[in-house]
Amino acid sequence: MPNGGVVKSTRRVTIRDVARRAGVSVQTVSRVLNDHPDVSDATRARVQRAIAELHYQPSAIARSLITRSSGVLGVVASGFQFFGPARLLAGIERQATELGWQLMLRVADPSTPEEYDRIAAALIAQHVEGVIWAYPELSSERERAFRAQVETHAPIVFLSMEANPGDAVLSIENRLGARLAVEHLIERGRRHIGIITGPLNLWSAHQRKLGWQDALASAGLPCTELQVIEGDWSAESGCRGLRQLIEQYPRLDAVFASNDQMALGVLHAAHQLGLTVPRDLSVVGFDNVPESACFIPPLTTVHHDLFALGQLAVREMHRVIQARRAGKPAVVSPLMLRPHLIVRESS
Amino acid sequence: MPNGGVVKSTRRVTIRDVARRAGVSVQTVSRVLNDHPDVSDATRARVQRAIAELHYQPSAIARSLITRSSGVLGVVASGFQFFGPARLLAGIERQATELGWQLMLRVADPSTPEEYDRIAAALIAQHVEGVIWAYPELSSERERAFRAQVETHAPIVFLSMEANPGDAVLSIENRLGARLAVEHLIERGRRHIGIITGPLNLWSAHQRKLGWQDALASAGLPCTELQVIEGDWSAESGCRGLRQLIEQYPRLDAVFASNDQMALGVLHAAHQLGLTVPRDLSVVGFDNVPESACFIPPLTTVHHDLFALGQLAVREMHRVIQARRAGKPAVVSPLMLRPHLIVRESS
DNA sequence: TTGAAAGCGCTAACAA
DNA sequence: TTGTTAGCGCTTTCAA
Repeated sequence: MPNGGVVKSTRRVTIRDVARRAGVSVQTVSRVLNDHPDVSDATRARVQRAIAELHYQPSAIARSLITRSSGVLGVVASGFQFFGPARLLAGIERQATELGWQLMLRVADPSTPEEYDRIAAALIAQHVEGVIWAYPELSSERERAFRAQVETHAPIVFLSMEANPGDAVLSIENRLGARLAVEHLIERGRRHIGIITGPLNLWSAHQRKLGWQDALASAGLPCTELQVIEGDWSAESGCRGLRQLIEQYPRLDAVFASNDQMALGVLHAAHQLGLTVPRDLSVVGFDNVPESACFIPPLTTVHHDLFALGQLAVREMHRVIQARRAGKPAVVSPLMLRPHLIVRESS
Repeated sequence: MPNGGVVKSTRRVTIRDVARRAGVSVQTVSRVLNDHPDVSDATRARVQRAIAELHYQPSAIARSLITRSSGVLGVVASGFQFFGPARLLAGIERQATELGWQLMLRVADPSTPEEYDRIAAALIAQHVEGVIWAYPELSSERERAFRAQVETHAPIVFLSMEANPGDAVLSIENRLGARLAVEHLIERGRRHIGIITGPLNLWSAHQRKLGWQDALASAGLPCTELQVIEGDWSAESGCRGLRQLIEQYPRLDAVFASNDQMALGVLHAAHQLGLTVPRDLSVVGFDNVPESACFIPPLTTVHHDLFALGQLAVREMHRVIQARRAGKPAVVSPLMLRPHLIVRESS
């Protein structure tokens, strides 16, 4: 008989049950569980048999209460319908699992102000030993309050955020990446280069805009707000963005879209407007999502490795926590990963 | 002085510290924390002040040890670089947060066989009260072992999986969705309709192939293995897929791609081969990723709401757990969400 | 090599 | 309305 979801309320098998069954003390079972050397082979075997027979599973919760280490990291992420955040989270998860950490996941919702407090409280309540903050908002009053609340309990690593000197931030050189993209357009002879940015309250979006300015400024090319449209990362906003851009800046001959989705929208709008890419308009994106090689035409874009960044964050966290356990103070080393340009046919 | 990541090892503030400061018993503090009525307003105020002054944060861990309810759900997800899994996880997270559940996240890695055991053990160790299995593999021996191991501790909800009668499965009617897509192509006068499937060891991919067969069979149209290419969900595999399909089945006049990424690859390959979509070749996708409206041409595709499915899963889990706490047996009700067709210009 | 006692931080059950 | 006692499942002393 199938019984999907039928609930049984059996009492949890505890270390005492195992001890009783194996005819030893609770302490001896604990020694076996934790691979302590001072157990005779015979006893160890008996205990292990009892564990198997009873399907005993130790309680991480009870253990963490006494050892004061939960083996859990908190992760505060942002909407992972986008490629970047999803890759970041994947990298975090992979490395965490490899190092034996469990992950407590929260998604930050910028719409509610008290959310920060609630997240902090929840993570502290769960005794997380470290927090990975993967929500790329510009640092704000609220975020500082979050830090203050959490940092007395557990170290924090910030990913892809605005870094104040000394902050524990791991990130991508967004500004450099954008500059590479725009310099490439300039090399190809483009002079009137617009940008469709991400939401400018996000640090990464802001940085990419600065990179665009850097490149134009050092080439002595026009760089006005007429060349700027703020998008929301979506393809649809890229589509709208190009139309507006052409309207307010008709000489446009190239666009830097701050992510690949918006670049897709630009390609689409260009096609609708009868513009041939790259002849009439060059387009460069950012992210190098796997699909961008199959855009029409294949997209020139900036590659960066957020999976690696996520892994790195966990490794840093791990190192800091290990040091703390050994009683040594430790600091997360800030780090910026360098992106690079992938040239395809859209430029 | 910035001190990003500097570690302090202050002892945790406990309920006893609060009690001492407020001049009451530990029990009274507990009552305040849990909103019990039998506390005088004066006492309550004193306790709350002490809590605020000491920045006390209750320990969910200690609490769950005694109450036998952790407030944590386990989630086993698959690679969320794809739109579907990401939306699913987002829906799960949103609803979990709304109902006050914490989420323990694991990503299943099909490459290692013992992985199932390890995941089960880890979740049980963390006292999860329910498990949401969002990894859409065909049900297997291993998965049954996972069930057996977990289900004595906590109910499981399966998402987007093969359902045996009575299983606690919530899903999308993949087969129906695919049939809708292919019937649409037939209505448009297409007779030689190929398919690019997802990895056929995944239930959802298999179902979509069956839906394709259903439509062709009831229309009396050719339906052979020559019309089938197995892809891997990636755009690149869609691109390769179309080339192979045309080679082994030259009369091809339409393609059903089992997700939108692969459909993008098909559009790309068609463009390279000088085929005009939809004149020479009609294309339909599956998923309705936001970008598909900006493909060239905009993609006809099957819409389904995995975000809603994720929310639903948590609500079902919640209901079952609540019932269990009340001592009543409860079962997750199986459910299939109906997808629908979005007609755009690629067909 | 093994076991007994204490206690991590909290709440349930009872008593006052 | 408040406090006392016991104990959730485990590991860390310490003693045998």
